Amino acid sequence: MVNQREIQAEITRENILSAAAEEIYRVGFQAASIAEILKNLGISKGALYHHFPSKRALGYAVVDDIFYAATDQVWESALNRDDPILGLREMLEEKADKLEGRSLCCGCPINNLAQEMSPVDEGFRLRIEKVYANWHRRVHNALAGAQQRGLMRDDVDASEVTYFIIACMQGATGLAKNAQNCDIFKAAIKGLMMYLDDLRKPST
Amino acid sequence: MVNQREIQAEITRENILSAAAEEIYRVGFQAASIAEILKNLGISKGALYHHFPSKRALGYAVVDDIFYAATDQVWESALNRDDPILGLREMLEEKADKLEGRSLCCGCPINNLAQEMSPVDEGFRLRIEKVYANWHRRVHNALAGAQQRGLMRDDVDASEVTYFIIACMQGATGLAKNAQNCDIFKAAIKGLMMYLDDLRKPST
DNA sequence: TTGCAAACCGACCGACCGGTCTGTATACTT
DNA sequence: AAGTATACAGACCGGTCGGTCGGTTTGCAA
Repeated sequence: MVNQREIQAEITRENILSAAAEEIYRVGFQAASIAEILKNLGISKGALYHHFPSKRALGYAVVDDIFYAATDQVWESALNRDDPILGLREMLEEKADKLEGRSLCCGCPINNLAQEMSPVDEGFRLRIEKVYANWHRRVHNALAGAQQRGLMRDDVDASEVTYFIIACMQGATGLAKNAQNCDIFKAAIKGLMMYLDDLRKPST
Repeated sequence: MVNQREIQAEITRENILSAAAEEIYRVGFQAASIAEILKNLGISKGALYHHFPSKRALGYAVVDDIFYAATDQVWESALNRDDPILGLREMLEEKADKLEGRSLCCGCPINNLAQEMSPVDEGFRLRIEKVYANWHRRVHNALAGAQQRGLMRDDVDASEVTYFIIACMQGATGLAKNAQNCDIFKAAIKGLMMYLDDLRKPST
């Protein structure tokens, strides 16, 4: 990464990755067309296969380099609050308002890929599992911290609560995506809100 | 449906439908191969295209005739109880125990198809929406009945609760599918159990 | 300045895709 | 018994797929 040439090559690689991520997000991995990606980028097939040995390897790199990083940031600000439960609540409300266009009708990239590829390709499954593990770890840490600080009931398992929250989010996003109607998301998420409120009250 | 020939034709049609449903469940619609379906059935391409004008029409028929009917029955016994909330609880526990093999690693057929096809093909989306609408209607009716009978808090909207329950189920199934670990399902579903219990207590 | 390898181009490949079409066997009508 | 339409068989079609490979450009080291 010192030469002008290596820098340009890296830019090309990143362009391919983001174009591939886009295409995979739109139509899924199996239906994603190499030719379509190349057409959108205006580069040749040789360029792509210079950077990636196969379509599968490209897909793996998209998960590792794009999707992992993307999901790594979304919840950051919500969880870094003094009260992470309140942070989650506000994030959900904001998300419900902003759910439109692509994020509404295409849903969550990592969920899409998980549903499509995890039964079919172990490599994908393991990489997606890493993304989920990281996601779970972040939320779990925040909730465990909240428990320690007395902001959350301690008669519940923070790890299980985390799985539950993630599942609700994914499920609600999926329902709204199919209905192409963000009101469905709002309706489903109200239950999660109620649950979160219930987590706040001490169990005494 | 009176002739021997028409009866045989109907059998063939149903065989094609179930084989197609199987293949679609395994790898998704777009990746489902007509040739693979034919190979599994041991029939010719002419037979398939005699009964269905196109792959897409076959997919539509699978949703209408197979998936709709399948989801139509699963929740039936749980909701027909005197106390549907209790019925849901027990169904969830049973489901958590029986989640293995195909239903674990392939998840929910209708959710898979929804995530894959609803952004890509409006015909699929509308048909899947019908399945969800039917599902929602059944649960909603049961919960509204429970509210009338005083078995459930009436300060919550039964329709929204229904969306929430469905979303949780789908999300938990999806998480477990990716992890190929039914413990994840159990962990996530505990939150839903707690929520259901919370629905039982009157809000006074 | 020259040699060279990295970066990229694009024609080409075989495999497989969904779909068509002609042929045929036969249950049913008349 | 003859005729016919239905149900199915399977060779074949154009197109697209992921992937390959020889050729060309070009930044850079020697």
